[in-house]
This record gives sequence, structure tokens and C-alpha cells, in this order.
Amino acid sequence: MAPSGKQRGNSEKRRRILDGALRAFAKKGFYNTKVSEIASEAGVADGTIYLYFKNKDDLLISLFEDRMEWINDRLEQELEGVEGGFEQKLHSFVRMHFLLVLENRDLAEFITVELRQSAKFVKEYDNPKFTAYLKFLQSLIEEGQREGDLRDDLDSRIMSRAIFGALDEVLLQMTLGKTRPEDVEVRTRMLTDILLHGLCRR
Amino acid sequence: MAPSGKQRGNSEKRRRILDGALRAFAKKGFYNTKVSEIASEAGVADGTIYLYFKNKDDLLISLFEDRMEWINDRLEQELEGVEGGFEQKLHSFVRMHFLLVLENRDLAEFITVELRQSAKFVKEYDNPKFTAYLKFLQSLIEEGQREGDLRDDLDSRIMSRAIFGALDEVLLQMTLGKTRPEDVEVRTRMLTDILLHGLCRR
DNA sequence: TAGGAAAATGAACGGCGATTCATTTGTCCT
DNA sequence: AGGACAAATGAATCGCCGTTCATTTTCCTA
Repeated sequence: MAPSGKQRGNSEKRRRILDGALRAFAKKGFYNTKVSEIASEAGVADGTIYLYFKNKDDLLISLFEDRMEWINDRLEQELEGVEGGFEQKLHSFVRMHFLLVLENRDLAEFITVELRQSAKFVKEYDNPKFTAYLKFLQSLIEEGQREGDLRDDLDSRIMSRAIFGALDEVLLQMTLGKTRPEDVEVRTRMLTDILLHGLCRR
Repeated sequence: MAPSGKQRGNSEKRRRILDGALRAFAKKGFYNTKVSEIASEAGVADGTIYLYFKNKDDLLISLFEDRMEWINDRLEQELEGVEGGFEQKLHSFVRMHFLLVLENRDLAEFITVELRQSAKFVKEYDNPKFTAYLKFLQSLIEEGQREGDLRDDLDSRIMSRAIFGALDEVLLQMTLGKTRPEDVEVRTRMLTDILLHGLCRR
């Protein structure tokens, strides 16, 4: 029996399909990508996809979970070792967000463009992995508040959204234009800085 | 002859179709909306749509232009009369952005969800009306810098993106959940405040 | 090495939905 | 009134593409 869509792990072919789908979706978007294109991108037959995923929607969702999980893991792992207060941690967070996603352009296009869609139209499904991302950012903020670095009159839930939105939009711009590695550093510093200290002259 | 897609202005029916399309797209998204659904939402026959728009894509683009133009006009007009420095202006801008878009929920869903899509997949087409929106925000920032209220070590192009991203993401959250009118005021104050002064304790 | 099961294949199917267009309806002159 | 022109209609068309499944290939075990 073929493993069902929910089946975790193992299969090499499952990976190939997810990778192919990422490339295809990044290029033309979910709705403009034919299943047969994904198949050829992955180097498998059309039918094979249905051995690993229930249907095209399931493939989209699975791809999300897979990539968001990857991002979350790496983010958590990288920030583990960061010493210093909130300032330092936020800087690392922003930098990591940019670097991880830009590490491959396709992922950036996929995340920035398709996440919104799924937020709404696949809303019976929770998107727990994206929620986890936001939670992570949120607890970073709450920690900063507890330690006294941060103002505590701010709703951390809303702030985490706002920060994600800002990062995501700037990322979109970087993705569509051509970004040089040094731009990442510049933008990281700029964004961290205004998030911490605001736009006003000190 | 029927007026072509590019034809500006006049027709009552054109309006009805745009309004119907907005409602339909907000409910199910562009790709999940059938042209016949738009037609019935607008109270016209399927074929009528093709008298006013070249095809479904053209309808999407036209709807964008129409609504973004509306937002830009109202924004400009409302901010015309605002006295005071950058602080006051930014506050009004944020507040207006929220109010205008939430004024009808459908517009909010449409803008937050579909704008991204079109940013990428209809990219041969410039989306000049969205660009105008960003330019407006950008010149607000530059004015603040010239008048000395704002730090001038910040790239206004990137900042305007970041601000838009933050607003848009918070708006998305408000759209999907149920937002009470007083929430708008709270969020406006909160966002304006951290944009101006940052997250750090003063 | 045979044979049986799991995995993979890709041609064919079927439904859907954007678009068309022959026909109807409405409007405006004289 | 009537006819000419514009606008609107909506049923029928047709190409597309997600999905299926009969067949083939691969893999394992005895």
C-alpha cells in the first residue's frame, strides 16, 4: 500500500515531490501549476504523486508544514546559543528569518505569496506550524518584557504579527528584486533598530 | 460597440460587476470564484461581464486599480487637513488605513489576500496604484526627515514597505477575527507608538 | 530463480468553467 | 410605428487538467 498523505518521514520519493512542488509553485503559483508539471519537476509520473498525497490541496498543505517546521527548527536552534538581552536576540531573529528564507529563493516566493492564501482558504486547517512560528516570536517578546528590557504596555500577540508582517513584506521586496548578500545585513540592522528604538530622532 | 476593459468611468453596469466581483473574491478567492458566480452576484448575465472586461484576469486587475485608487484618494484627502508634525500625520495615516479598509470587510479580505498574488503573477503589469500608495507613505517619511523629526539614516523606501507590511498583517488578523470598533483605536495607538518610539523601555 | 506483493507508471477519462455568439431586449430617431 | 443600432442575455462549446486505474516494473523472500 502506498503511504497516505499524512504519513510522516521515510520516503525518498515524497521528498522529491515536495521539492519539485516548491520549485513549481514558486515559479507559477499554486493555481497555475499543473500536477503534471510538479511530476515532471520531481522526476516522477503523474500518478505517483497520488500515492503520497491525497490530492493537490493536500500537497500544498504538506509542503507548508514541511517547510515551516524546517524554519522553526533552525530558528530555535540558532537562537538557542545567543547570549545577551532582547536587543541581541531580536537582531538574531530578524537576521535568521532573512537568511533562512533567502537561502533559497523559491522558499521565499512560496512563503511570502502562498501563506496568505492558505491563511484564508484552507482555514478549516489550522496551519499549526505557522502558529508555532508566531508563538516563538511572541514568547521572545514576553521574555523581553519580563526581564524589563521591553515596555510592558504592548500586546505581544499583536506585536508579533506586526513584526512578522514587516519582515515578510521587506522579504517579498527582496525576493522580487535582486538582493545582494550585504543588503541582508543592512536591512537586518535597519529593521532591528527601528523596531527597538523607533523612527524618531533620539 | 461595448466599451473595452480599459474604458474608464461611465457605466453603471461596470460598477455593479466590480462590486459583485469584490464580494465574490472576498468570499472564495480569485481562483475559486466562477465567472458565473460573479455574474449572479452582480445581477447580470455571464456574457455581460465580457462586454466590460477582456477576461477574468482583466477583471481582477481592474478591481485592484479601482479600489486602490479609491483608497489613495481618500487617504490623501483625509491627511490633507492634518496639522502637526510627523507624529500626528503617521497616527492619522495608520488610523485611516485601518478605518478605510475595515469600512467594508470584503475590501479588507480582498486587499490583504489577493494583493500578494498579483504582486507576483501579474507582474508584467505594474500595479501602479499600489505603487502610488507606497510612494505616498514614503514621501510622508521623507518629509518627516526633512523637518528634522525623523532620523535620516533610514531608507524611506524600505521603511515604507515595512510599515505597510506591519499594517497589512495586523489588518489581516483583524479581518479574520471579529474586530470591534474600539480595537481599531487601540491598535492604531499601539502601532503608531512603536513605530515612533520602538519596543524598548524609554 | 521463481513468484508474489508493493510501488510506479502514464494514457485515458470526465467534469468543470471560462468564453463565445446567435438571439432577444431596449433605446432612440424620424 | 418601425427600423436601425447598441446592449444584454444565457445556453452551448471546447479545451484543460486533476484524478483514476489497468498495466508494468521493481523488490523481496524462499
